[in-house]
Amino acid sequence: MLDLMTENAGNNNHPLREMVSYRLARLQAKLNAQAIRILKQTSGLSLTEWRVLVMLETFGQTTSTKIAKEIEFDKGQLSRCLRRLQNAGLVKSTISEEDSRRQLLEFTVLGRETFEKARPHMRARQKQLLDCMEMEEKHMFFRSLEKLEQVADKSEPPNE
Amino acid sequence: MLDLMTENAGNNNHPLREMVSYRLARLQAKLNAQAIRILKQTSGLSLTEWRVLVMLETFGQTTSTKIAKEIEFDKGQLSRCLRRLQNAGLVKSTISEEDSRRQLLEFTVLGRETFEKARPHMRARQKQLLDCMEMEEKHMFFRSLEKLEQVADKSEPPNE
DNA sequence: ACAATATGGTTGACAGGTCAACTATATTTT
DNA sequence: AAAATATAGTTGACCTGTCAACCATATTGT
Repeated sequence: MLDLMTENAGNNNHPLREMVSYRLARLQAKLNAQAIRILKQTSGLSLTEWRVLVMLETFGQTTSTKIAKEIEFDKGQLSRCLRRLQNAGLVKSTISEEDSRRQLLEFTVLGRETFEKARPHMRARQKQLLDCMEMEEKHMFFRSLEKLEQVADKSEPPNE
Repeated sequence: MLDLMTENAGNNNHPLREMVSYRLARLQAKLNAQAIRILKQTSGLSLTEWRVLVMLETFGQTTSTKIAKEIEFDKGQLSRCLRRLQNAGLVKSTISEEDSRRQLLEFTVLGRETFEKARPHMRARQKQLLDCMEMEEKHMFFRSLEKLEQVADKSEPPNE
């Protein structure tokens, strides 16, 4: 019950502990490490690659820019990631006939297989994470994330 | 109420959207960018440097290893960060008399001044973030973070 | 049709994080 | 006291994320 604030030593109640940004950073680092490990063991994919493939799975044939917008990824990073995926033979691209700047991306057979190898493990992990919370709690948690993200988006925008 | 899942376009309900890890990553990136901007404008500090100084402020004279443990920082990164802080004249270190491996760290006058320049702005930002939630909500949010962190710590530890 | 502008994507530079090897000093074991 | 082990901190390698410059193609305005 009280375990939030009752650790006695200087061990667990330093000021950063209550800072949103810091807490998120730490949690996120741990979750990432976990995901990276699972992906490595099951499919050899990196976390970025995985996320890109999830998008590919969702949208079917799509383009780099579309993905970048959707998941708010840096397009440079994405470009490199896609090249790796193509070199590994997991994704293939064909130049669009309507607009020759665009590259239409899709899974190769190998890509799909690799994706499916990782997927159940990633699902299980996701479930395990969320299972630590009640429905109600989960809902509130995501709502809080939503709110925080809005505040972050709004306040002091880079240039105006 | 329903705003979690009812966004209609393909714009806002892709599958990653519900994934804890991804959501945290994105939120965290935004919060970091915000903090980095504020620090740059007010004090020229980096986020890492800021966090180290917060620790210094909290513990008074302390050592690198203590800080590293406290905030779960990589000691290598910390070493470099401390060197930058020392080069900039914000922190000074003296070798411990009891154990000559240890370097006791503390603020210089300039360091303290720089820290105090950033502090009110960082406080204000923190307040602004938390003000988007009710007390109850805040409490639950941190509880959820706590829980998730526990799950992340426990499950599938790196080596055993 | 031509110039200006917008868009899709690539590339280079750089800060930050993570890991592992390494040096130097302390501590423990025998 | 010597050998083995642990701890404090430094350094190098590598990888990811972010930013800005850049090229090529499309689109728009005149």
